[in-house]
Parts: sequence; C-alpha cells; structure tokens
Amino acid sequence: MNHWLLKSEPGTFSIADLAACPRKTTSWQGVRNFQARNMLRDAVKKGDSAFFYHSSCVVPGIAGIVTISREAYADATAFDPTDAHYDARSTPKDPRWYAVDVKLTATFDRVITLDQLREHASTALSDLMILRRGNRLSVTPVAKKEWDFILALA
DNA sequence: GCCAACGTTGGC
DNA sequence: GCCAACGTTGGC
Repeated sequence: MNHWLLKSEPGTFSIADLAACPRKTTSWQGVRNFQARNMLRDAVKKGDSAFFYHSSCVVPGIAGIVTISREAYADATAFDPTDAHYDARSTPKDPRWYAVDVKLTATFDRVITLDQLREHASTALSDLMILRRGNRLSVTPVAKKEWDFILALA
C-alpha cells in the first residue's frame, strides 16, 4: 500500500465539501498535468491512502486523509465541452486524462500547516515533495516514514 | 496582485 | 530537437 498527497484548492473543493458528498466519496478529476496523470493512472492503487492538502488558501496544509476507493478510469470532465477542464484531444476511445475515486476517512481537528511541515524540512521531511521549491504537482508520493511522521503531528 | 518556478506549445 | 513565449500554480 502506497501513500500520496493530493492537492485541492478549498475555494474549489475542500475537505468539508468531500465530507458532504454521498458516502463521503468523490471522483478526483480535473488533473491536467502529465506527471500527475501518470501517477494517477499507473501508481495510485485501490486501498492506498492520501493526505488531503489545501492549497492556495489562507492556511495551506494537510486537512485530513482519504483512501483510494476506485483505481484510474477516464476523466469524463475532459469530454465535456462545457467543463472548465475540457480537452478536445482526449476521447473516450483514447483518454488522455484519468480520475480516481477517493473516500474521506479522517478529518484532522486542526490542519497540519505548511509551516509545521517546514519545521522538519531539513530533517524528517527533507524529501517531501510538497516542501520542494516550485513544486506544483497535484499528486505526489509520500514515503511511509514521512507519512507516519506527519500523522504524529496531527 | 506579485513573482518564482515550472510545464506546455508551437515556430523553426 | 531546441527554445522562446505563454500559461498555470501556489505561497506570500
């Protein structure tokens, strides 16, 4: 079982929005970056856990945990001309973009803030992608050691 | 709103 | 295949 970190802008879709979804489950769609797509399509497996990260907001940080409840399938938003994530180059026969389903399994009482994570940037979390300069990937792997360390901060 | 740090596109 | 231009992300 692998671990991941998924970014979402709470102004667009927050952990509270996920909590309000039926079965606390939603389709994680709209990823339009090839590196992130490759991870979603090839590496993210059913049963994997992921941190739910709030980005581009007042207090960026990890707000909770989701589990992958369905592995990669074609991202339908790419086929919808009225959708903000429409991509004419993606077709049902030859999908360019993929989604997975995630289910909310934990909401932290307090967000583990980016500042908190940074306190360990030169020690336990020195390899954490989210702390790397200029990192923009919306799907990044989290090593088991890092995962356990971060969990202890919650 | 600014800006650094990318990723993507397209002309050549 | 190179690379300039452009677009996007995301913290501040």
